[in-house]
Amino acid sequence: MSTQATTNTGTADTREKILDAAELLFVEHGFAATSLRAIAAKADVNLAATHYHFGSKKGLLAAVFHRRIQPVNTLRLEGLEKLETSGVPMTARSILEAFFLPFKSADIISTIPGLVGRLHGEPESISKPILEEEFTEVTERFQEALAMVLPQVDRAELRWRFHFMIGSMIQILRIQSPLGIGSTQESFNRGMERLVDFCIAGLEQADLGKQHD
Amino acid sequence: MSTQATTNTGTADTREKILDAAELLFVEHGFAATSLRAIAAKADVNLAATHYHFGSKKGLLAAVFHRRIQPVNTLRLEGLEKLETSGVPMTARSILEAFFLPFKSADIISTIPGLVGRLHGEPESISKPILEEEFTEVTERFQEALAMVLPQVDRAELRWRFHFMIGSMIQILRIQSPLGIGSTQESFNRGMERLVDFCIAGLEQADLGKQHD
DNA sequence: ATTTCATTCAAACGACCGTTTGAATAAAGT
DNA sequence: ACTTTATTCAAACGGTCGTTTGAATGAAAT
Repeated sequence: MSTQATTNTGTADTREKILDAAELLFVEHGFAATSLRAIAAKADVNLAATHYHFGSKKGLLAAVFHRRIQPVNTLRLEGLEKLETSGVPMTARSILEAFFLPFKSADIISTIPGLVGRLHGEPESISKPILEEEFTEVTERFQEALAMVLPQVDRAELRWRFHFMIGSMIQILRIQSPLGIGSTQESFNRGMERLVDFCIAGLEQADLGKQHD
Repeated sequence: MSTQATTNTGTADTREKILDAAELLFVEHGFAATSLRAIAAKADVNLAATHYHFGSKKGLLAAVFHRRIQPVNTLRLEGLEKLETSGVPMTARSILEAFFLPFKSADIISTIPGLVGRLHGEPESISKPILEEEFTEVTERFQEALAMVLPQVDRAELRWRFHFMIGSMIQILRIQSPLGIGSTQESFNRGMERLVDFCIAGLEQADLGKQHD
């Protein structure tokens, strides 16, 4: 019922406790509907600690997101690097697997999908700076790799299709997000594989049965 | 600077003025970050009018959304009905066009994309009741129609792919949303056509080049 | 032992929130 | 003319918000 925490002197890491609590609450209720007081209470730390460690509420969100997405992006870029230097020719499938499969690894799966899905749904004033900071490099690198294996698709067209792919990804991350209700690790992995298949088809587009205009 | 409006007696329709103002602010800032005071100020009506006409903030959001999406859903169902009774065999393309093209008609295009995109990004406690109310029927009818023309895709698989399709749609609606910056009516329409092509490919999945496990 | 510096703490700051109230006002019905 | 009903209004209700302050506390450095 009360707001304050029992004196908290160096037990575990205050920073990490705040990040853990904020992560769960942001995913569940969104940024605007989550108060720093609720975060501090859940983390069992003093309210002022949130500003001391993160400067502001937006700063906290950025830190929450960066902690989780940075390892994923590293895995993505490492995977792509490996593809490019291995000698075996790249395919749309191998590129997409390098892009999506890092979501499957690590034991953090429970929060990442919801976190990514949630951030994309936030107003631009909140999401845009973070999304640009975290995703610009990865997006450009993978879009270029896809352009290599899909020479028949011009760049403007590829950019559209890449957007559709990201949208499909966000949707599946959002739906499979609350790990523990109906979604298991296996159902999540299955969804990721379906996602890869769907996007390959959409990116390549067999161009059968079209009758434009 | 002040909150109140110059006496407002029966000028135009108060209800509509509130809906118009709320729509713009919800799209721009999201539900939680938009205050009823800001809505009342923008609509130039008294604060209490929002509760008088809509009962609560959530009720207002539901009304805002219903006003825009109901005509779209009507066009969708009419289009599907016409396909089913016309005699000419349905295709994935004709079904998807009946589903997506209503976004292109009407002169309300400016707000609808952002509205749909925004609502999907809101926390479940806000979005779920509205999305279920507005989309359950349309989703089921179109999913069944697709099942007819894609007999080779089993129903569980089709449900996955339908989700991916919705995700692609949301993404393009979100990106093309602030009509007037870089997005024109033509670029929006072009995006819609690309969306249809992408989703047809994903739904049908030529099944070429797969090497699953 | 004393200074230094990072961290935690309770308390408060001013602002804004959704909602309610009850009187004032207008329009319609009789 | 009077009553009824629907709408608008200013003002306030009790709470919650992000952020700031300045003292207390602890460990490390000298």
